[in-house]
Amino acid sequence: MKKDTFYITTPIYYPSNKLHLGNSYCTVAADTMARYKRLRGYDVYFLTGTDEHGQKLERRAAEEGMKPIEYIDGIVDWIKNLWDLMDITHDDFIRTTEERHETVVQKIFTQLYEQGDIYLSSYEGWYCTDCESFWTETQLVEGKCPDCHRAVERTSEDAYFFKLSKYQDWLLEYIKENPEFIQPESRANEMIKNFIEPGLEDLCVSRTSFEWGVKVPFDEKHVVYVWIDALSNYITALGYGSDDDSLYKKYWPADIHFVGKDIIRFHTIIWPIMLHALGLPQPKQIIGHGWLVLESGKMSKSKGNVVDPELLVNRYSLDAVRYFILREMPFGNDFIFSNEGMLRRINADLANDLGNLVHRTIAMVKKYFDGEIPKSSFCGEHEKLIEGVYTNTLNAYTDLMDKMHLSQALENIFKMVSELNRYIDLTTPWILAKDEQKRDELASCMYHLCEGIRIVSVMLSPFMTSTPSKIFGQLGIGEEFTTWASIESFGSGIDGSKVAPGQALFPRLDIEAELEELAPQKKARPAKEEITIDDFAKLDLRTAVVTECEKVKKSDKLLKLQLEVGGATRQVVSGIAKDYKPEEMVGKKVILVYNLKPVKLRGVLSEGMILCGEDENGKLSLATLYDDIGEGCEVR
RNA sequence: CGCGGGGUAGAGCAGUCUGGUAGCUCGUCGGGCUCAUAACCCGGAGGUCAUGGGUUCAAAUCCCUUCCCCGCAACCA
Repeated sequence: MKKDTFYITTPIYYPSNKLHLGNSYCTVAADTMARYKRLRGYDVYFLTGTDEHGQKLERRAAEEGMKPIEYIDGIVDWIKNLWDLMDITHDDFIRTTEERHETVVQKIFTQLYEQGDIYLSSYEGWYCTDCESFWTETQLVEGKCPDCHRAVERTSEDAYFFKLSKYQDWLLEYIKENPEFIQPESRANEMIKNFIEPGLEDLCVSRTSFEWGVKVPFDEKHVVYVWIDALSNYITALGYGSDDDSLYKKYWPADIHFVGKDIIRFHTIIWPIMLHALGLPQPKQIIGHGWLVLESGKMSKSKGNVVDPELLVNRYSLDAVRYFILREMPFGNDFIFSNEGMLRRINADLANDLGNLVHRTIAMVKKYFDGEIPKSSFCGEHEKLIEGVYTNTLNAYTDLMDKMHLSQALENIFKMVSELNRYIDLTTPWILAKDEQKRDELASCMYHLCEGIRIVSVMLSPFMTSTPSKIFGQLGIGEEFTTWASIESFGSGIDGSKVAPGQALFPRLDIEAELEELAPQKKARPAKEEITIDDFAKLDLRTAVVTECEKVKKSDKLLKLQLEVGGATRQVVSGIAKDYKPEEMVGKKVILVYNLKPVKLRGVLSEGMILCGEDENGKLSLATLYDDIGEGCEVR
């Protein structure tokens, strides 16, 4: 019998930096879904990979004095190791620099061009000859170069465009007719309201300003610009357009593209239109997940507030980390990560509820039945209750997993764990054990506990990669009791199995102590390039006092300051409005960079810069001198 | 008036579409139990559901006002 297929993808990550826990979430969630579908008997194909082109990588590599591919190879190896560490079971890892991808991207591009969906036009903009840079209309300040404030000229760069506009009516209708297509639903509304209904603009799909990319085959000056290149990975990885497209035929259309909310726009507008233009079927569903953010804001390398997944996995075990992020991330929304939240969750759910349940059950089977799971036909009200809980949990689990509501599925599993713990208190086996008459009741209790734990473990197996098998080992049951079929009814017949008490599955953590261990994660930032005293001497720093201060209009960060600098006055625009009010600035003694090239910010002239310290959360503190020595003094 | 998300117990959230006793987890307090990883079980305290107004027999939920937070955009010399 031919199995149903299930094709799921993650985004392809941009290897300009190492990945953080937020990226890991996305891949772990997709992995969980892939494991679940395999458990359910599907023929699963799970794809992940890296998006390796573009100017940013070209530049980064150059900064490191490397060829792009050398630089990228290093990061990609690191990413692959991370996925190994996280036990990711992808079937393929596509890199957009691979030939199998590049040649097909060229074919796709050519086809779209030949059928008239891609056309050559020009990318209009403003060019500043002094700065040698392009600016868009909105970047200009009072119609002039935002950098040097000189006049700019209208110029254009040749570029190919993809006719999104031609297909917008089709797309709008398609999205409306397929409410499952974009999940969560709110995202579909957002896309329609913000982008499709106002009208799609044709998309610039080539660049001539850099080289690191797939060459446009019929016009080698051009490089394919991000979207046609990156999005295609979902089909090029399956061999679409190649000599062997058997995987494509088998698995396309994808069942789920699992992506972050930041790129859902591209996956629900550009990608469907591309496929439609190519005459290919649409993916069944695109799910946009939220971000894992920190109290201090979005996780980002530049803020230095990333959470390192390796550190957490090594310290608390992979299953604990997988469980935590999958349990806490709500479907489609952001989730605020904190170390304390994680530690509490691990203790409460994994150590106390699940780990301890397994431990106490195994211990009782050992003690009361010499380690052999007993058989019993006794079925009292508590047993009926447990069997009812089982039925409800399995139904809820199946329903939620099919919708990829992973967090809620886990919630239901752990409700069942709780019920099993409660069942022990209701039946009080330690009292039953004292009464030889109640032997059968005690046996039934042990059996229901072991069977319940077994079922919980099978349901957990997509989420956790080693704990379920540890539990199966402790229960001493064979593989036939770890399948989906084996949990489709309660009472699989695991009696007679010999339990094997083992280590605590999740040792209880000392939260206070762990928080202290995790806290000094803060690393000293690497030093910038060394300078000489002569370099430093180029700076002209002077003391100054603020005489007037007001907010810059239509800006929420900028203040306009008038400074008295000992005989001279200066106007400075500074991005400190979040931390300092205009009125409190007047009279403040500050340190001014006196010889900084003037610029206009938000159209207001700024002739210098005042010094501030900034903490990791972006909070600013003005630099000032310890004693008052008047204005205009040199600072060094 | 740039776009969007959000303000519900000490913390984190569900409930809002489809009005009808305000719920979950953690923490906290009290009790129980002893099979167990100071764990497990039961119970209590704690919320004018941001604000003001409107619709309704009835509003956390529907409509409007205001305030605040967080992303994006603009921007931080």
